[in-house]
Amino acid sequence: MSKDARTGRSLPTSKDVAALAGVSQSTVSYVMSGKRAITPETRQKVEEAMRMLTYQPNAGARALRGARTSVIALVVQLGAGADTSDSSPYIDTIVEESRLRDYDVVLVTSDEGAAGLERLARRRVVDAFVIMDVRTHDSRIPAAATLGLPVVLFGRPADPYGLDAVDFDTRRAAELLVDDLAATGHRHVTVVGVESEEDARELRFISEFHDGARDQARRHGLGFSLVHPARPGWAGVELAAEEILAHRDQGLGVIARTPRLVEWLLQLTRLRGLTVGTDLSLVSLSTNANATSFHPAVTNVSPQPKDLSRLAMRVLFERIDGEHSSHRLELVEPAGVHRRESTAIFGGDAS
Amino acid sequence: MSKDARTGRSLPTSKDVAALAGVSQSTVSYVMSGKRAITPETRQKVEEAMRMLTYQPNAGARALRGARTSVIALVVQLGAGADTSDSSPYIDTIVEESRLRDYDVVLVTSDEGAAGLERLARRRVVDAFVIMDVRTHDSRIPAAATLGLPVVLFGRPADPYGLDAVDFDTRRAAELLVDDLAATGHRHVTVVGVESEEDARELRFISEFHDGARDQARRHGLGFSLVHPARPGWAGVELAAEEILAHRDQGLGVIARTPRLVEWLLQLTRLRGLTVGTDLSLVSLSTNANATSFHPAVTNVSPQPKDLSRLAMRVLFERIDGEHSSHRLELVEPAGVHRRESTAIFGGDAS
DNA sequence: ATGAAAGCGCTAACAG
DNA sequence: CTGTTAGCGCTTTCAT
Repeated sequence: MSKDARTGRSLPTSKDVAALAGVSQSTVSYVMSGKRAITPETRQKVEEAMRMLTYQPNAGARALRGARTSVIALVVQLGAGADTSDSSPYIDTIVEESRLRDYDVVLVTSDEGAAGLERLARRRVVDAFVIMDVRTHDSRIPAAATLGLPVVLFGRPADPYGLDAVDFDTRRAAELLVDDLAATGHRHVTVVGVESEEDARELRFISEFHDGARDQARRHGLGFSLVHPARPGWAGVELAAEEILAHRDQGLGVIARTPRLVEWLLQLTRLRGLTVGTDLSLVSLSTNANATSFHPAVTNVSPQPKDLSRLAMRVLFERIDGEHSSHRLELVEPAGVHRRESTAIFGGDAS
Repeated sequence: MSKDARTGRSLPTSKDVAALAGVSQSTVSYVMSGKRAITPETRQKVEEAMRMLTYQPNAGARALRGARTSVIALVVQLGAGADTSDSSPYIDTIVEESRLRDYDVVLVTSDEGAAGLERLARRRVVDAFVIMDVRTHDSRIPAAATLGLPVVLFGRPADPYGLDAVDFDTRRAAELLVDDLAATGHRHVTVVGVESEEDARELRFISEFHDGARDQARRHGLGFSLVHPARPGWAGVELAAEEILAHRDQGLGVIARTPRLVEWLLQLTRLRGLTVGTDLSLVSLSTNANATSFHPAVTNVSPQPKDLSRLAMRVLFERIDGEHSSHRLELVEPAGVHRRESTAIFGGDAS
């Protein structure tokens, strides 16, 4: 057995298993991989030996010899600059789905940039990449495309360089929210945008959300405003208060794209003495859990983080398993609007 | 050069570098490790060759041959069940500090449990473990202790089994918050606890926070209540409203341990027509960024996620580098109270 | 100051 | 159906 470098303790190898089971090392390997027929008896003996020794195959040796490392890289923006929506349900699901296929996940923070991707690929640390927070013009995309490894993008770059991408259909989500406001008799829709002009351009799920709302409001013949706060956080919402609430006497529905924004808008309306769900409506793109944690509970379309991550991993593992095809873009469609207390009924049919 | 399994493209090896530089493979290795003297000229040639080929050493081969994998495991609770405070600044810093030492980080979700740790250790995927969300009685601790690898815990188990641990001194944080309430003339302190009786017992940073506040209130001769909501989320706060606001006419200071709770308490006071910062105070354990995103800005002690993570990694890498010592417990001390608009002055000295 | 060679633990031909 | 063998790419003696 090999000596553990630090502790002097030793970990069993497949050779040890073979010796204990009275078979050759290759038989042990084939028992694990299932790549050739093994008589039940030998299989039994080998599996018993493995259990006795609590054997686990050395990952480095496998990676060196075999074709895969069984590790994928997850590139994500954790610190500052991340869009407000919480990335942990996405990450959680990505890890979960990876483990189902016996893959581990290494975490790469976005600020390592393209160099980080190259390092991981060239050192053969990973077999594939999941890149989150993809921007319309993102220098990591061309870099990732030259690595020759499977990649899946969360988001839609202007040029995907042939890489697979998944995204949530925020345009459709916005349409559904506007439809529901129209159905409940609202006459004006106001979307609260983002303080960063750059984000609004560079993050497709943001621009599509805005465009979807605008177009759908037009189709329904509703008034429409898109208000971009001039500053981040609560301060920006406060400064933009007049604009946001401008049409409050005309059957106003305010659309918030993130849970943070919902909080601030609830705060704002309370300060102004307005009652959400009566005087005006507040609807949002947020998970059901988030939507119901507010007071009042806020009408929402869920971005379905779990579904999106599952889809991404399905696409990625199909590539890893060698399925050949050209660039795919798969969108998760919203499941529907959950109408809650925050929606006022302005005399329209309340279907 | 070895052929890339998927693409047929090949990655350069140290042998290729050696050939191009006109030296032996071992010289290339020694140039990288610096473990023996090399003449400037050979070093130049080798480094030039590496650059030409954009050579990067194969991680699997290194791990197989050498003593370390250069990967650490980060065990964290991402999905449900996580305490409300956002773990991303911690994770971000852990990754950052690891990269500084040329280590990568694999993510393990807590629900893989002790088995996940064993797998990673026995397969030699990782050299060490960072375990977050450690509970007082946590089955992963004894399991981790038998792995024979360096481990650092975020949190304080009843029995650390000799493993190193770090934590933020929430007791001291609570004391500072109470001190500041006392200094501003408050007569009663109410801490809003957690809905889960189990969390209050099993998470030391919660129980210590509560105990610290209670003890310090006693020392200052202030009234004290610890209110445990009966339900999670806003609903729990709403149900406990009367208890929380019971002493509102006696110079009440409410202490919230998390940003979520701050939101809900601001919501509650607004609904009751109370003005935070005038009628009563609201103070919190939350980052400065969070504290100032509220309206009004909320007095806070920061849990210093970055400092705690840095400390943890310093402790861990000292172990990895073979430093020998017995169990260490290192606490990050709060930097002080940031008094903000949410603190009312009740005639005491407003130092 | 440098090279030659052995071998880490595994998988996949190639034999039987 | 199973065993023997040759490396994967690197680090590290052991020589010089």
